[in-house]
Amino acid sequence: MIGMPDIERWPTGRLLSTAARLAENAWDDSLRSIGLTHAGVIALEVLANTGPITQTMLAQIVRVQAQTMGQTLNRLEAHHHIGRRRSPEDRRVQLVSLTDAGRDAMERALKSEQQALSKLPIDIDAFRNELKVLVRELARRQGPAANENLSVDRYASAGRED
Amino acid sequence: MIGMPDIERWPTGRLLSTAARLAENAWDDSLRSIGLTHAGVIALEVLANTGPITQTMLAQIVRVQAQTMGQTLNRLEAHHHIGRRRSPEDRRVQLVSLTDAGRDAMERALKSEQQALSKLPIDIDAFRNELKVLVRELARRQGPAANENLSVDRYASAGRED
DNA sequence: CCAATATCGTAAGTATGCTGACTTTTTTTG
DNA sequence: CAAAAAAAGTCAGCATACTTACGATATTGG
Repeated sequence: MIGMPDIERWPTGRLLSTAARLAENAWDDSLRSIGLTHAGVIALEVLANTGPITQTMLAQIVRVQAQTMGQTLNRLEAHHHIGRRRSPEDRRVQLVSLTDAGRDAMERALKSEQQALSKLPIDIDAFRNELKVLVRELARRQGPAANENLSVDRYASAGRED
Repeated sequence: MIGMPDIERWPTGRLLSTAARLAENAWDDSLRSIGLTHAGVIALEVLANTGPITQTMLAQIVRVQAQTMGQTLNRLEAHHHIGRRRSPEDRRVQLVSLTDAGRDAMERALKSEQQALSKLPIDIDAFRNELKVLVRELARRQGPAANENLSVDRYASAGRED
């Protein structure tokens, strides 16, 4: 019974896909006790850095389609991790904001992620660098997205009275 | 409009998830003209290396659940890229085999993947090494899977030629 | 001013993955 | 041998993501 599957010869696409899926599974396992999923954590984390923001903006920052973000937000809202309210200035818009419970859950999630990663026998910094290059390059080709730091200007000032 | 989103501070889980998703999107774009998806290519590629094999085995090798593999195979079968037949020896089993059209499509898919990857400004070998470590480690934790080379013994006798 | 146009969000349908429950068939065991 | 356990696949339901299409609400331009 030979030891290893022939991972050496896997195409790189299969390697990347499999790595991401296994990592997401492990991540979701540890998140389950907090009541979150990986998609939710990412949305909350962006929200914590931007303040209240529209769904469309949030989707562009996370680089998913607006519809996908809508579903993720539906679940986060059902768990009271976020709130939505119509903008008085533009009634097409829903401003999404983090609740206290959401901020709490997010912080626990990020903490547990770091713990999990620190146990992996890889050079995290080098690995992150390669991923960053890959994301930047692939994102560039699919058309640039919103800026995570600035894109909030237009909406964030309007509604910070919760 | 400042240049880059704050990718430096992304949690590693978000980096890996996003990289994989963007890569899969790009991959699927190039696969669309061949009539395949990334999941289909992976299944076909394994099938080409093992010869006829059961769905359960295939799922273990690819490291997805048997149900997931079943769906992928449904689509591949609908496009005549694979064939299924009941084993006469064990009627629970469906032996999955590559059709000529499937082998053809797979070869074109692998070729186009290599071309796409060669254009990326990263050190593919180093990157692959980190992914391999990650896959092996995460796979080990979730319980070892089938061996891609050997697990075929019992079923492959019908169509083995590599 | 009102009709095009653009923007924000939602809905429907599909693909990929997961879990849990089920049927059919084989194997094990009392 | 019959009952129980195990194994292979499928079905149903959910989560994440994509595409295409649509409704509601601005904005713009004739």
